[in-house]
Amino acid sequence: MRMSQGVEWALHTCLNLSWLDTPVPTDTLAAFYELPPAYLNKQLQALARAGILTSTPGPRGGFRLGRAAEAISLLDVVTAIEGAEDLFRCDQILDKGPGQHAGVDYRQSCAFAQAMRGADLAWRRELAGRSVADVRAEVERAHPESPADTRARIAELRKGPASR
Amino acid sequence: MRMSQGVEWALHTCLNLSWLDTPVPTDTLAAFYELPPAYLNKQLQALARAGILTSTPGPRGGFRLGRAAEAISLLDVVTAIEGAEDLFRCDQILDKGPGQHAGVDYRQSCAFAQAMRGADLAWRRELAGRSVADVRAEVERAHPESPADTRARIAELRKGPASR
DNA sequence: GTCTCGTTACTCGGATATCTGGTGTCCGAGTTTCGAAGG
DNA sequence: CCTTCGAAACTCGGACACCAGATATCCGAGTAACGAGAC
Repeated sequence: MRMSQGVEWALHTCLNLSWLDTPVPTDTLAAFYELPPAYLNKQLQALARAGILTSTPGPRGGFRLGRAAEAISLLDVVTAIEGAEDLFRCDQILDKGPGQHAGVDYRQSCAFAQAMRGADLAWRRELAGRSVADVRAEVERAHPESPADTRARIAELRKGPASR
Repeated sequence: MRMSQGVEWALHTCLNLSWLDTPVPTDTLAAFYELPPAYLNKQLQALARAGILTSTPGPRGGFRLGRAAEAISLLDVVTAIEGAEDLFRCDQILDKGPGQHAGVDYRQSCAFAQAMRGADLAWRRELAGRSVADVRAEVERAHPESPADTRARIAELRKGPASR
């Protein structure tokens, strides 16, 4: 049940993009963390479909943040990558058990499903309460050099790394 | 990232067993919800390894609750089936980014990992706060006939169903 | 009638196939850029 | 010098292989129950 690693890639990439103002191509973003470019591109496409990123084709194109970092919650990113389905899936096996089942939706009435849904909502509430901007603020407080370092590294990777 | 359906099977099976006092074999428990017997057995083995169930071999054997229903939380069941790993996995891709990484454990220091861990804990706290006994009480209030129905159905399935 | 013992049947438990979804890769469609040619 | 046009290079986007984990199954090890036989 572990989460796709694409979530980690997406979160850090969004943070990096929040320090930049120009579009950055997939290859550059992938080289930043030595990730497989084509697969990262797949994840970024999902973010773009969710409106978190905006993509521009052609030379000098790439991805940039689709809206302010304050308006991007961790839940938005998780949902974009993993989908909006609940963690617990209720296949309504009670249908096969004893008792009457006249059109009952056990996803709503089953006590287990309700409890699991409650835990699910608690998880989502936590994720919705933290934005990429919040995390950015924490990072900048702990490591003030991060924005400049990131911008420098991106610029270096853009024009072809000399150390290769 | 959806949860294994074995969790749903395990929860309902634990509830049913809480209404019984004698061991019930896998085949009977599987027939109750028309589940694949061998695969359900695999899940029950996991519960037994976690101490939630106790298994007794031989004739008149089977599975019974390993401890009181009040002492079995939903988190216990989920952990037994899905494992104790966090929902969010941090592969520490920051190691490949700019800056110094002298033996830093990003699972602890990365702001994203911290936030995700917080949401994870909120989820687990909710699950740990509900026991199988709590759910049993809700079910008995809404459907007082459930315990008797379950016992009757189990007894019927035990000695070979006549309706087959 | 009671005890002993062997057989039997039943149960769990782990080792073994199959299949869906996550992982990884590739090539084509579209667009911007740049430069050259013409006015 | 300015405008126009065309070719080229770059980027995203979705379609195509590959692999791990979940799903599903089977058979053997071990054990309790039961019945027959002896005392």
